[in-house]
Amino acid sequence: MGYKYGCDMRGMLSFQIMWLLSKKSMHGEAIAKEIEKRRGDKPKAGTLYPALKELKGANLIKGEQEGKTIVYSLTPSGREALKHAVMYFCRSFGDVFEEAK
Amino acid sequence: MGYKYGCDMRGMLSFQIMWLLSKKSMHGEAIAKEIEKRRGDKPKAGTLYPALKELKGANLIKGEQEGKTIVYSLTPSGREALKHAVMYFCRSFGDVFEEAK
DNA sequence: CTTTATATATAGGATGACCGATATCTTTAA
DNA sequence: TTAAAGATATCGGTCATCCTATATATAAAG
Repeated sequence: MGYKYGCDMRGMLSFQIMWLLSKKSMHGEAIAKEIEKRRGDKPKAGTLYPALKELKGANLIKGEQEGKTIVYSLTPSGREALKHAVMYFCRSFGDVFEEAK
Repeated sequence: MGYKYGCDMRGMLSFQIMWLLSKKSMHGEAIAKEIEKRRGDKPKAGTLYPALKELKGANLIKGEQEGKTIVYSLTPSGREALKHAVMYFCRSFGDVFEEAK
């Protein structure tokens, strides 16, 4: 996905999934499309679904069958974890954005 | 390093190293301390030096012995790669910061 | 002189993040 | 009826990122 930038740009997938779900509950394909909008590349099924499975196993998100799709949303403990993760992320990389503006 | 946030927060180490070196040439320990300032945890030698080695192998950074330490700096091609990486990073995660302010 | 701190480095191990390939099921279009 | 598209899912593989442990060399402190 992110190898065209010289240095490796992988990472933060589960963080980004949780961040997107904090804005709006979505099914898997919709999450993939939101990531594509931002990164330019759509995560493949073999990347996305294992990540969703792991977040579900950690009780950070839950999935509910609605019609033919499964709608994912944050659990209360996922919402709490995300708060701390956002703080960590901003503390770690905030100055990159400050300067890029 | 970043497992206390529910979801995994690893990644972007070589990107962050390059970003820091774009501000100022530094030796290894100084880079580690700058990362610690931001992330809260200092990358261990076993994390940092292999990353420096790889960036050097990819000709994105160079290291020059100065006295007792090795001072790292971006190569021209590293500076060019970083430009694109910063754009990718901002496009991918910009809205996280927008909202966090 | 010996301990402690600084700096660089490798080895071995774990895991998330990526891929392509493959599979199933349903819906929609031709 | 059949093909194409949408959605979910697993398997097998690669690699960067993280760790601890170990090692060497120099410099500063006791």
